[in-house]
Amino acid sequence: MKDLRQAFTELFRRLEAAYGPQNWWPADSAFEIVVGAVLTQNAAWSNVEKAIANLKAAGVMELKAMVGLGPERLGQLVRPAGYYNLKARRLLNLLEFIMERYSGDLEKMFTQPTDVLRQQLLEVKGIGPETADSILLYAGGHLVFVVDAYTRRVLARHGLISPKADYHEIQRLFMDNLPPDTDLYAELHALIVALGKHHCRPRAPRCRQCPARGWLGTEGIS
DNA sequence: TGCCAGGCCGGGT
DNA sequence: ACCCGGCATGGC
Repeated sequence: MKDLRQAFTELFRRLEAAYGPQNWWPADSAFEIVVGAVLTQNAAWSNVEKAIANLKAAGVMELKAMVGLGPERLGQLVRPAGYYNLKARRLLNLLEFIMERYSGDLEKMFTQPTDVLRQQLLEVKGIGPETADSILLYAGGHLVFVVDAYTRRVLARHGLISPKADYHEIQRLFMDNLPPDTDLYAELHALIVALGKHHCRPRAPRCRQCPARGWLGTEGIS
């Protein structure tokens, strides 16, 4: 097996060549990324876009406006994203935390050390590791690699991890073997999602056109 | 028509 | 420490 650093570099090159720049996270502001990170939990992004459009149309894509909404009203606006009662509550939990701990100042929040802020975010009910890391990386520019279901499937399919490897194990695998570059982290995560959509969905057959085929020299996988 | 999408929580073993 | 059901909409 090749050196992991080489392997990740090669994976990145192949995906970049196959899919091109992904330009993540699509949003007009850091706040919109924070909101989108909650709304996209186990949801199709096309549905999240509808919810975001509703929020903008209602003029509440702004912290102080949104945090003043009741859960019912917010729920109706984010309804297309699915689990709308749950997500309205989770959003309010997060926004209330930002109001109380950082006086509603996102920039101040992101000046915290990465591990400190990450811990604080994880204490908010409804914010798990992927949501916290998405906020840290894409909204705050912190150096954390985002792991999602696609990431696990891609690595498992290529024999690099067990399918039941836990979040932090997978995250460490990337962070121990990639140069410390937030733009690289952002782009590689986005590219892995692009790969997953075409080739690594749960029931997708193994496929010879997979751009990651042969990655690590494990010819024949994926 | 059923399966799936850029998770997370809470309760039961 | 795991395992599982619940949460919900829209697109193919």
